[in-house]
Amino acid sequence: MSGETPAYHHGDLPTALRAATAELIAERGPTGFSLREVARRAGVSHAAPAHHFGDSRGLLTSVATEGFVQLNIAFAEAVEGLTDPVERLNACGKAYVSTAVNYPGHFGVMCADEIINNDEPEFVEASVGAYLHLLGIMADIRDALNPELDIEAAATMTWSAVHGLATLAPGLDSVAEKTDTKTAPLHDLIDQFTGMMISGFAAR
Amino acid sequence: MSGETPAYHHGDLPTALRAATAELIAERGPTGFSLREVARRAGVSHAAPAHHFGDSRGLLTSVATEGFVQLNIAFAEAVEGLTDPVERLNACGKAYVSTAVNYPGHFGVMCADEIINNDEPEFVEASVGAYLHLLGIMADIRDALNPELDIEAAATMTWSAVHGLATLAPGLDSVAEKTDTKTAPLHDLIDQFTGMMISGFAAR
DNA sequence: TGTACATCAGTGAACGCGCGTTCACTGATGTAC
DNA sequence: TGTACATCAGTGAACGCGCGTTCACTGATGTAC
Repeated sequence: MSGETPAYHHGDLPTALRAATAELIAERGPTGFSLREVARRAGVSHAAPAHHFGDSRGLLTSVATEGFVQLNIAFAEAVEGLTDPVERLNACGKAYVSTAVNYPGHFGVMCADEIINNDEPEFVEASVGAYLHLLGIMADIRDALNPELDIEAAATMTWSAVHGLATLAPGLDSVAEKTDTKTAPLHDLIDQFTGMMISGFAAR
Repeated sequence: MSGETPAYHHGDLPTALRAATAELIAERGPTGFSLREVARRAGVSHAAPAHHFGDSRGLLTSVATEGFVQLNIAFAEAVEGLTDPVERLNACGKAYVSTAVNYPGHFGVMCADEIINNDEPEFVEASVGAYLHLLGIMADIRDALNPELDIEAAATMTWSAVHGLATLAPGLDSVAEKTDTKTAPLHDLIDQFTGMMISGFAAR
């Protein structure tokens, strides 16, 4: 009656496969991904994924897209109720890093252009959407603080900076050990970071 | 008499293998790497690399190490003759991005902890050396501008920011196309970037 | 409510392939005397 | 200078393996009447 015996039909296999993929990549990096291992983890025959994603690039692209969708959700939640553009930028910076930390498997694949179909419409929509969100905030900052702000440059810099932080975050402790230094909590770094970016944008 | 017929002994196979590896990874990313393809490109039997690097992780680690060595050289050249710590930080930021852009294959592997032996002594020495170089500059900046500067945090932020810029640099144009925006030249971005970081460090 | 049939989701066997690693080998180089 | 021998660098055949993809299939679900 309950879910004791596994049903022939899975229920929501696409979701399960994306989850297994993200988990696998989080563990072993993109290099460690294989379609068969993903199927194994999802408890399903290795031919099953083809029914939903075509080939392995299709599955990876779907995971990358899900990552960007998740990022957009995180952005939306982060800015909710905030009117001050500076606060909104700060909140989005944190949301970005949090998303990267919470979804390391997705994050590892979102910018891996060699292994996904980065011209697939859904992927383009989600990834461009995230960028445009940031650009919108920058435009508000320009209007509020400094009419001469180059918002594309500012967006690129902010994205890069936060992306770097998100990328290196997992390794920070290991470097700290080797050099006998202590690392500040990630949250504080982001605060300082966006603080500096913003005074930089305002100053010009 | 000249190098018409390929000699049985290569001359400097380790170097040739590292070069082939970097080229391959630059083309196809870490996912596209294979020992046999590297041997093929170096014009050598696929069993040859084992004599010099043991296994494929050994080769990749060697490439990553070479990348950090190259980075240290670039740092040293960049700061040559510069006494002002602010100028030195700026120069190193540019050197970092330049190295990433000039050695994309090396760069793609330097932080890929899952596929290299990141506790190999030579690798540790080179990578930690680069970090300590940055930390040294930060200490100078602290002494010159702001005695309360948290140099570890500052170094982490700077490294992250520049790393993000270096990582995303190749993709910037593609995003710009999709969103119909123009991108500022990379060099200008770095200038604005380090400028902001430094005023941020000085301000506190 | 019941039956027939189409559609959909997952199976498991089969394929061919490129891979990393091993191993006995051979060709070239360097060194001892 | 010449010879013997050790060492080193690269070969090519062989191995077993996990992979992605394909294909005819079967089990489950949904729908028309």
